[in-house]
Amino acid sequence: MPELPEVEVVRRGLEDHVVGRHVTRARITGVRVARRHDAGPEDLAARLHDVTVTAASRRGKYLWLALDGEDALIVHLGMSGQMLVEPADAPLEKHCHARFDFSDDGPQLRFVDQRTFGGLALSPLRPDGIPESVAHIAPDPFEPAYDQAAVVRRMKQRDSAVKRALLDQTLVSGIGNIYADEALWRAQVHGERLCSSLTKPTLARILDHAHDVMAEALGQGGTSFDALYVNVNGASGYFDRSLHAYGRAGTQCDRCGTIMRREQFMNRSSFSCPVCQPRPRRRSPS
DNA sequence: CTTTTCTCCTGTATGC
DNA sequence: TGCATACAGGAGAAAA
Repeated sequence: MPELPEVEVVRRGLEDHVVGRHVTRARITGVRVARRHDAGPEDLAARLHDVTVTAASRRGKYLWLALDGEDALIVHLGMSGQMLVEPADAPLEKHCHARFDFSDDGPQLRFVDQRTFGGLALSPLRPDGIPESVAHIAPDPFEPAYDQAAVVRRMKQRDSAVKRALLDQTLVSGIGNIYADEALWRAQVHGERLCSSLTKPTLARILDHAHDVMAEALGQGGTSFDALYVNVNGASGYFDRSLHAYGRAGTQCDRCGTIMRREQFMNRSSFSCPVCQPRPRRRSPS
């Protein structure tokens, strides 16, 4: 499930294999892949004809290819999206929804997505280099624009659960269910604790851990549990061998040995240690 | 306005 | 064996 480190691995692959090349033809074949492109799939394909890719950029889980005009091709991988660079005669994947051909007759770029939560869209690039359709997303912890003190201040005034805040991409971007659980385990905080009940240093520590765990995952090529996530060459990451919380229900906590638990939160699974991360006391009825 | 819930999708695993 | 069900979850629309 691509979160920031996995998307960054894909961005680097695109930087190496696609930037500088000239698109001669784009085929949009999936019925849902262009649903966030307001003008529709035909318009998207037409406007991707005869353009040069000048950069591959990212904010949080959003990825985009800057084109030589004033637009960027926004790529979101959703749950299962892949950007694959492959020979044009490679067998077509079952869930391939878009294909790009280049003037150098080199390998094709393909967008493959089994669960179709991902998608492609064109959006104007703003002067600050961020596409309009990504402007509502907050900077991620690896950007110069990231202001952790400001994020801590905004979190401190929220009465919602801290895990919910970590997953809110308009507060800080790039963190998904896996790295949220890892950061909370490292910080020894239960995800249902209210932001407002935590001290600013604790909130800062959680964000520091989120940064660190994503940096470590990136160093290992990202996290993957199955064949759904691969980089542009088709290789998977290995960080899942280093997870302490996510998916660890029923196994011993790496810190204290207690059996890890799984709980439902926000209609998703959350993994934590009952001893290191005690549940908050129930909110007093008001 | 802010915050929370619902919904989109398909392959894999599990249970009867 | 076959069918039904649960599960995975990012993000935006809809609801509260």
